[in-house]
Amino acid sequence: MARHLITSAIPYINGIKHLGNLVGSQLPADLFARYMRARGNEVLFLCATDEHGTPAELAAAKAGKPVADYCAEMHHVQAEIAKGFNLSFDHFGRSSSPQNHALTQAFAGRLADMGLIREVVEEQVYSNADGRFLPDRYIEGTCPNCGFDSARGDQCDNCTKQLDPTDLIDARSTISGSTDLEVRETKHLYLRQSELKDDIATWIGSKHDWPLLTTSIAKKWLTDGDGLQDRGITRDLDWGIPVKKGADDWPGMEGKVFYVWFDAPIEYIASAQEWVDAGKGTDWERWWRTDKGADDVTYTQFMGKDNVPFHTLSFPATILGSQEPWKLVDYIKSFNYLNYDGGQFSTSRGRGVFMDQALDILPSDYWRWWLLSHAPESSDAEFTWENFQTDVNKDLADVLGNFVSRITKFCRSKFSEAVPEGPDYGPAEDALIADLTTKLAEYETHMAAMEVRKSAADLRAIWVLGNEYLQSVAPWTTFKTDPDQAAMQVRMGLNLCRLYGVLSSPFIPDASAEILAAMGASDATWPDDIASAVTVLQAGHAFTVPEITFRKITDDERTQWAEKFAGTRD
RNA sequence: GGCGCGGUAGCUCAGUUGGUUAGAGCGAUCGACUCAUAAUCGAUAGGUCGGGAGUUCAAGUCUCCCCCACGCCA
Repeated sequence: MARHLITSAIPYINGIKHLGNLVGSQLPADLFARYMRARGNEVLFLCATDEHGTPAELAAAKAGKPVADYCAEMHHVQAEIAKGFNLSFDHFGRSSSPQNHALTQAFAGRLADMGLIREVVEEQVYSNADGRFLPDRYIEGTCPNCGFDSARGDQCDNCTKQLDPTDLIDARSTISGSTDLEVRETKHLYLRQSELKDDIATWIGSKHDWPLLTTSIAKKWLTDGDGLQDRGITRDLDWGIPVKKGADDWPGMEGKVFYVWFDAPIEYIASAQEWVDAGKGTDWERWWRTDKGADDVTYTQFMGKDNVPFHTLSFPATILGSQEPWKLVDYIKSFNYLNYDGGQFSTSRGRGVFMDQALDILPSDYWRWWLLSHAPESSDAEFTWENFQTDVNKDLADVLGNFVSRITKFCRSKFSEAVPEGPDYGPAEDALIADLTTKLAEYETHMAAMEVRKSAADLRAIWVLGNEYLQSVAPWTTFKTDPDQAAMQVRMGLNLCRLYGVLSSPFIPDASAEILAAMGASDATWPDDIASAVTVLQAGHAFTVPEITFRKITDDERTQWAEKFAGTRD
């Protein structure tokens, strides 16, 4: 039994995430966590909401609520939706937690002690009307280069020229529209990532088995231009973790907070502390401190490609720079983007399906299956309603659902709602067992390697073997001449249902539970060998014919949904 | 503009260190079966592997150039 620490990239607090976000981190992380638990490993699966920063403040203001209240509400909303998708977090924390405050301040203090923090006085734009410093992207004005009137403070979207906010003509705040802006000097702390460049490069260079997507992004940042740059870790904001050096005040940094990119990944650790403080665990250090039992932990992170730099460079810089025995990530599984019907999902334009909407129209297993079996592993992937409909109907309703339906109903009509007797398994059954054994081994190999799409294809192939078997032995024909033989064939079919309930649970936990319940199966442990796994349900064991496990998506629904989610959500 | 990931059957995608007739699922066509959610099973058709040049006995797989899509950065 091994120990696996698993984290999913933490979703930002301001709103409900879309299916592309879901399949990029939380869902595959859940698949892996469920599989590892099923195989008897000890698993700690953590996630959280990322709550600090300007977007959260603005979203709260728009909602007319104090930012702390807004975040608390949105955290609750996201937690409930996560439950709706059966995301099996051991804890779903908050980056605004007291634990993360203390831990982030402790890391900053430690990094300062190690000489890895430097103070920088820089000029930033202050908006008198808004009463705040404005991040570059919240400043707009006329481009001095091309005259475009909506150039942003960091770049002109029209001519792509890189800009400084002070370059803009008639600069204004995009928050209030005010032009009453001024440049003020402000002091910030920078993490000297450049000092850690070689350490990080060596570490990344040792990871030969990581996805190409992960290492190529990391190496690009390490080698591009002058290499890894120092990065500001503080901001002039109200909402965030106050800048402190451990428990002590940080002279000259009063009223400032840590920059969200610095405190967010530290929440991975803090979430484990929250897990303990919530009474759900007893010892977080044996997961995170290599000097306190975490040296045998395998740590795997899941994330979309946009998050790779933070996990391959920034967070490791924090960990390595501390020179404290924190657990470093062992494997980073990164994903490309899921596109929606020929374009991008768009949060601002409401284009595509968002997590709450998805659950409103179909049970989570439909989404889990489709998204995981089309996970954007090697390149960007494409969601279309046509594909979703045909794939879900074929895989879930026809191949799996109908298998359970046909065998249970046949048994009920020819025998009873109990496993029939019959002779021992014969050559056809031995052949089936051999095929299942081969396929299961492939499934397990791909699951352990986090090859999500291939795992889904393997699982589907295992379902198909059941239909092939029934088709070839044809118990409905056998029954006419040799009811006893038919009974044995049905017994095998019913045992396959139970087996499928067990093997499918990482992908489709609800349907798996329904199947297992219908089969009256108390044993849901992962099979050591197929031969014994298909004898678990013995003659006389009662079962019930389940309701339709997966209904089909109709053409009407498909066209209706395609229209509904085409854009502009209110 | 620089860089990155891609461009393989109608669709969604696999193709290990270059090596016999390029694979899967869906869709299509034909057939079998009738227990089942008009489900299932089998068979067949369908690709000059984005374009061009090169290296090699041999290239989807390596090198160079170009085109297209997407993304990141400046």
